[in-house]
Amino acid sequence: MGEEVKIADYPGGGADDERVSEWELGLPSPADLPPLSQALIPPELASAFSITPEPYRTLLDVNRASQDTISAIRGGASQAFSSSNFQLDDRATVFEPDATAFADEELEPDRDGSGSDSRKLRKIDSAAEEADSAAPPANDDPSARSMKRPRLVWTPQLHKRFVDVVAHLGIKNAVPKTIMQLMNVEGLTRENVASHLQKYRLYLKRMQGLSNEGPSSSDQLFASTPVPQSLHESGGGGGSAGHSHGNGHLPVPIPLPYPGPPAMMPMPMLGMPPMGMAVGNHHGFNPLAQQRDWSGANKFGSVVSYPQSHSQGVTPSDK
DNA sequence: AAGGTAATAT
DNA sequence: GATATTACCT
Repeated sequence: MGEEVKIADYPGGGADDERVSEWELGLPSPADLPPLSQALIPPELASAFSITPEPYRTLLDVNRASQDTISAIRGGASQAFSSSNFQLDDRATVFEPDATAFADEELEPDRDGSGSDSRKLRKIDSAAEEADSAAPPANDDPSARSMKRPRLVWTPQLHKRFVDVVAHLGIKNAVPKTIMQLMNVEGLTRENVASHLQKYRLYLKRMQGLSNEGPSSSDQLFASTPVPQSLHESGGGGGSAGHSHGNGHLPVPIPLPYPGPPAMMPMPMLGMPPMGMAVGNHHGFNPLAQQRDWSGANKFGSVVSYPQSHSQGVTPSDK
């Protein structure tokens, strides 16, 4: 029963080495900030406008949001995307949730003390996150409700993130829910992760059997991700605590830091001619916008045309 | 409710 | 046929 959510230190939280003092110049001091648990809108006002009070943000939420913000700041560069997917069947529209980072991203908490001298462009990520705890009683957005969500496409980036999280969690704690939370990919459901996890496990099993053979010709996705060797076991969340690995892996919680040293990883996709699937989805950093729609109109060229009104003001004001 | 696995759908 | 979703059971 000792399930306890621990918060690992993240840049700006516990360790000051990553702190950039310049950024804090114009910012209000912590004392000036209202408590997180304090509602910004008075109850009366909220009820008057039928605004459903958002559940309290936990420290974990803040943590995740911070990470996103940081990652967003570090690379404010955007990228050009070409979307070319259109599978307007009955219920299948390819799309992609947002995964942070684009090219390189290696979770290596412990590394040689080499100064990070080069920076790579990173993608922008959003910060707002849903923190639903209780089921919506009777008041829910009638617009984006009960719609079949499009088929999730596990891009290499997404998968990478998945693998990283799983690796850092340890095979024991790598359960769908936790993975989902740590991945911090908006729109990603537990089911999505569970499904992928299922496949991933099968893949690992298959690989162990043939420890001498390279990745099968199939499994393009899995093959692209070097299976971390940290997939063994690691107690922690369950009960016993306190094993320090001399390794560079974090014991229990996963901060998913963004590394400085760019690790160029070769991505041999030989024998794969122009694959016309350039996926990439991003929306500008807009903390105010409530995203939760991603159901009807996509940000892609392909849109699931619904005869109904596509309300919900999620402005995909991409730029 | 959440995890795991098998079946089913695309 | 691969890959993701859904159903089912635990």
